[in-house]
Amino acid sequence: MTSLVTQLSDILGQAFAAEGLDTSFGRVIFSDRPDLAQFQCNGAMAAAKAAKKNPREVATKIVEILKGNNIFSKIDIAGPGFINLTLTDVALKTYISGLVDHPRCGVDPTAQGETIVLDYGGPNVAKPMHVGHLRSSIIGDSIRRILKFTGYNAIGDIHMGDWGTQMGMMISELEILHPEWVYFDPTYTGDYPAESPVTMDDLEEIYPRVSALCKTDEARLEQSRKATVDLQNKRRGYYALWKHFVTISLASMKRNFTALNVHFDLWKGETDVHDLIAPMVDDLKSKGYAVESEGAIVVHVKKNDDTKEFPPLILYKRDGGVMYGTTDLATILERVRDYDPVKILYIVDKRQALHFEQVFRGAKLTKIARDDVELTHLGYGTMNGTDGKPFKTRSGGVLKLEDLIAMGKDKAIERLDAAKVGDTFSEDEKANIAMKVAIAAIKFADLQNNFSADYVFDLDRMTSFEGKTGPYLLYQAVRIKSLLEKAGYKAGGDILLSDQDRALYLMITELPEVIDTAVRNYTPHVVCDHAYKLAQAFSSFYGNTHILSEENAAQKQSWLTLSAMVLAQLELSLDLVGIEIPARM
RNA sequence: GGUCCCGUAGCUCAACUGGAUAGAGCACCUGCCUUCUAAGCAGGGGGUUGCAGGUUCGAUUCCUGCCGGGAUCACCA
Repeated sequence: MTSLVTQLSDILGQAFAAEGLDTSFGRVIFSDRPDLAQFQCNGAMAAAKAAKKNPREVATKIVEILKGNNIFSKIDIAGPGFINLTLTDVALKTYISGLVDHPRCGVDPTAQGETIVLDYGGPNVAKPMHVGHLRSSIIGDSIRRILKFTGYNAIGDIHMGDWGTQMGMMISELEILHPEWVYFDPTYTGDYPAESPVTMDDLEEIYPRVSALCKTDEARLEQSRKATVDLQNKRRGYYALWKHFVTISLASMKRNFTALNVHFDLWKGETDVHDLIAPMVDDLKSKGYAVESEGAIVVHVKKNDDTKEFPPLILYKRDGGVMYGTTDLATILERVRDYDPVKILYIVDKRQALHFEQVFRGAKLTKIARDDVELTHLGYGTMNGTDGKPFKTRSGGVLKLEDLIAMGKDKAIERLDAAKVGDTFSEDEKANIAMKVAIAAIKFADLQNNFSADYVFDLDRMTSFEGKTGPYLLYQAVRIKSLLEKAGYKAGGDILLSDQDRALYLMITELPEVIDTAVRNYTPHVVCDHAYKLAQAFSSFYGNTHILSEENAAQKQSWLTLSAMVLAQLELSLDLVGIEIPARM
């Protein structure tokens, strides 16, 4: 179904056209001044400027045309030329009635199955997932959900960091600690053990230690680089050891992402494109794109009109190793070849903006990606602590993701116990509710902000569960479920509009535009914002209107229908940001 | 130093891409649980949108210059 403001925009657009003005001036939006009108059109002022006319005169002419349309109960001109519109209840009711059973809450798909690849998550093999992975994962997953709902073939790819220097650090360290291991015997030709000689805990201990060491010890770093190159050349023992790293890391990642309700369609990593790199670079060399520079093989991506320094994209380092720019370029090659996407979106820390600019330029320059393939880096802000500096735990370390989730869950259980709502629930259900509350709190705290700005990560605020939080939204949704259940609600009956519920009905009609904005700008926070406003408006209505004791049966049924519609929108909106609602709480 | 981003209530953030009276939450104050879940609701105080200019009927939004903060500037990811 066509959204309400689209219908109104069409009507206004025709009125502008009748005056010889562009139909786009007819764009109608929800009113900024609900006290004056339900909708407004600001086009008369812009049209007047373009046509060098008086804005109020233009508005007057438009209004004259609109007067012939009986869906408006009130049309007037305010200020310099705002056209304020209010619908008759009959017209509003007609639209709302079509919304009641609509499976998508009135939002039609706008895409036709075009493929979009989303690159988010990016956990590293052999390193624990920490809160730094949170933003990429939940923002990326939400954008994927929104795009998919809009009709795109949205493919989420986790793009694991499984092939970089950190692998060389780990392997070389194990070789120093355990030179006798069969993995390090170059003459060994048999099979390697099926069981990993190290655990995730071992890896978690080794990485930060060696990483720090390599920063000060040039020789040790050299050793790591060497091991990295050997691994990338698939030295048998190294490769077997690396396989173990991947296996044990995957188990840990899957635990975290399942808990977070973050989904990936592809579990690929840097390794998956390794075999594409050599042929790709050879090809680029033969075409003259890739050239030798200071011992490295690079693509010069500086453009003539650049005023600033623009470093080249390095494909092969002096030591023959590849860099993440190389794998990112090869990954574009692979994605174009396998999926032919119209867009590839990268949800990665904004500090990597220059890197992506280099890679994107390289991809376009070398025709690895056609000009019409949109390559976009959706760079999110740094996660800071309440002191404004990059987030650290009280002891100065990184907070592991699973610890964060566990903290949220404990807090939620505390809350359930305090409110005594969970007393009659089974332990399983309580744990399930606590988990959903914790994830809702974590996700909503992040996703309600525009992701491009830096984000202050405040554990205390996040787990307070009061005010504008995920748990508030769950609470409102669950209250509606409970209400409908108590009422034994069954769909049907007429929609009755009244002064106490009209605003809520109007808010329900906003969803298509909300989602459209979210899709156009890749901004899940507008969906969060709408869900919150809707929940708040419902809560206000709920507080002022006692539904179950309403004696007028038709009115009661109408309010229940309204409640059901609000619930459906909350469920949809929250699903689009990856938040699940429990049956009760 | 070059380039880019940011600066909105005490704090954390919005503001439909140039619109009307800049909105929420937290914190603070006042009410509301013998009627549908108080993780709630109703109300109150709190703003020269960093500063100074400019464009415009109209600027938090666009332009210029300052001030303050951050990021980044080829062999790490």
